[in-house]
Amino acid sequence: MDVFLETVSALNDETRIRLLAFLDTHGALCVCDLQESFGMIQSRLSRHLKILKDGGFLRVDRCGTWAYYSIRSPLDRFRSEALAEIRCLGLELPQLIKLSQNEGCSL
Amino acid sequence: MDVFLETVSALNDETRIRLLAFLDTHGALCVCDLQESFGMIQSRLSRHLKILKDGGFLRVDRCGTWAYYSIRSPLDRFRSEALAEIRCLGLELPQLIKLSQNEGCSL
DNA sequence: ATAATATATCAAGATATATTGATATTATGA
DNA sequence: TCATAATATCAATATATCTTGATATATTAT
Repeated sequence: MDVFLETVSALNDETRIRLLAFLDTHGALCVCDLQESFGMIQSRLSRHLKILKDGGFLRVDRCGTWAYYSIRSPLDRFRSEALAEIRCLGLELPQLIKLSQNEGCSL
Repeated sequence: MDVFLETVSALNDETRIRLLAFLDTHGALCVCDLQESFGMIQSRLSRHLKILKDGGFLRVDRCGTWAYYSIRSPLDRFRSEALAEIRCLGLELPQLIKLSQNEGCSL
């Protein structure tokens, strides 16, 4: 029950749905790129990304000080069905603004 | 987005998950039976059932003063995958206590 | 070592959701 | 009609979640 509720409540926020859609489109991104693209302060994004990670939707790859978040793969049936629903929403998402250009980290 | 969020937030509550599992097991039940079985006051149940109905999970059949709630059929992919997850939780549910015995209404 | 950058976490206030008790509505039966 | 029963809705309070700004930690560059 607790795990299911953690998964569901991760989906229960518009910002997090947009983040999932954005990462689904653009692949792995660091917090600072998301911060720039979404125009949100860093603490807000960091919190939402943690909730999505704990909900089983995202993975994190650390590379120096950077934390790259991406859709976890494979997703189980429920989570991938949720992602499919999100794809069908046809959300208008912000332009990707990429500040980080780490040569050292290829993701 | 709004419809998806309404669906997700309907799932985002332990009481509603238990109600879905209970109705999934026992079929159509009226509010007073759920009230008796769950030991909850009527206004609380009525509110949760409305949220589940608005979220697309339940249908209501009225019969005199009784309102019979049941799992809507067919459910779309996301909602039926959610229900499948709920079935897999193996929740311990209360005993069904059936007060109503309407001969006039066969559901 | 110091400074700058990226990220995570915490505390406080703002917003949303849940619970309760009271009231309103509708249907049934005496 | 009047009383009773089933359900829905509302107002007030309690609880949970979100947002912000500040602070802490860790890495890289000078």
